[in-house]
Amino acid sequence: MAHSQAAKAQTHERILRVAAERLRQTGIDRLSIADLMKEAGLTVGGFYKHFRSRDDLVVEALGSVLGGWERELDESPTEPDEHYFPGLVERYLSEDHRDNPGTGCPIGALVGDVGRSSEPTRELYTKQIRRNIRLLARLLGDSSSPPRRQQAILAYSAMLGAIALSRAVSDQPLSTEILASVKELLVKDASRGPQKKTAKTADAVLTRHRRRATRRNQEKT
Amino acid sequence: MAHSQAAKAQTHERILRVAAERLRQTGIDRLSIADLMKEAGLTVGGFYKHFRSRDDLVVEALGSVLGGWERELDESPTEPDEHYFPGLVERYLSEDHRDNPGTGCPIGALVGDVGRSSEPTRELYTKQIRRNIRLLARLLGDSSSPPRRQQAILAYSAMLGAIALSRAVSDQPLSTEILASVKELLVKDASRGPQKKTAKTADAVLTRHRRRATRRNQEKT
DNA sequence: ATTATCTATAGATCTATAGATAATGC
DNA sequence: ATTATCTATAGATCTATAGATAATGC
Repeated sequence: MAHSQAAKAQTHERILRVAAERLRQTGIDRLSIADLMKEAGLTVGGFYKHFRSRDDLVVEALGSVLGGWERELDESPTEPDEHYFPGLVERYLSEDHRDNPGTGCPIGALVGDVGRSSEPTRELYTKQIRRNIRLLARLLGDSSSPPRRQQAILAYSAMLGAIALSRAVSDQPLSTEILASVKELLVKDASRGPQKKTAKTADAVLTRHRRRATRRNQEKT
Repeated sequence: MAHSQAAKAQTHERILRVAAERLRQTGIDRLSIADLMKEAGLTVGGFYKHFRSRDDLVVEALGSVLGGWERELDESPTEPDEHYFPGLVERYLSEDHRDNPGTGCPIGALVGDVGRSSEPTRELYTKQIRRNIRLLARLLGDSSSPPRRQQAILAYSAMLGAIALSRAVSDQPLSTEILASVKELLVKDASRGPQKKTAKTADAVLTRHRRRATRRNQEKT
């Protein structure tokens, strides 16, 4: 039964991956170690040779999934880029993202839980939230009043609130309306800068990013 | 030991009140019936003469706290009122609200949990969310493009996202910056209509509402 | 007699550990 | 010999119920 060290490392990663998905689906409190291990193809006993405690697992799993998103963001433009922003918003506030929290943004899925979590978890989230605000501020480009950073915080808050609302609401049309409204206003606002842009141009940009987002999703699967 | 029927009704209310506070503090999953009853000055056994199940309690407790907020909103202006909005936002995104989820907005505290909850709970929340969007749209007054309702959805999303972020983040300055940024942009945006308003007027409204909130809190204790 | 609450406990579930088993790796 | 995983289980905790107790209310 005992596999090699290499196999153990793979097992470790598999547990983390399953945990990260389950955490985003069920919330931090409802993850059970027996269920987790079963889904990873193992039994309870093995768990504690991989993690000192359940809390340790939660921190490590969230850290690893945040790390993945971080690496992805590092590929994003380092210069102000108004083209990137609409695609990001469109992807974030898509029905696809709403319906698949397990593979979606870990901050959107668990920001409420983290508010009641241990210090290590909150610190992980704080770091990533700060990073995301900076990224958005960078993307927002030319606006100077209101300051980019302030606008980034508003946009980020609205995105998180909208995805949470859209998941809580049991009425599909309302859920979709929430996503569409925030999407439209955020994108419009961002393109209201010095160089004016027609709705047509914005749509073209949007579509391009939609395609890009779809491609990315397909790569994942 | 058996008290009167009137006493039972009081006990019922007490259990609900404690539950509603604990739910907002700990999240839906972490409420234990033994703890709840102890805090209400009772023991576990009595619980099931008041509620058929834990789930029933959760629905009833959230329903009662949402109902309270609903009655309060019914006192709010039925006509477009730009004076009311800044006070509302200021109160919602205050450090006081951030630090006291137990007595704060049940949607802000639990919107994430509700996304993973049973249908009855989600329906309760859906009704109240719809109501709040309508209220905000009413308050936003004169803007016609973008449509008031769309703006209301953006503002509401941003408020919920900002309060959740401010509670998740372990760094005080960042937490306060998030609240202040969203507050300022939402209020500025709303007063960008025809009649311009000085900061002074907004402050006056705010103070009035703060007093009202304080009085209400004192009544509760 | 009815019933509001209490004590006690059944049964489920969850975290964590102990000891067994079987493959790795010196 | 070491160790990755398994089986089994201790101990805690949680929901829900059964039966006892003592006050209400016809």
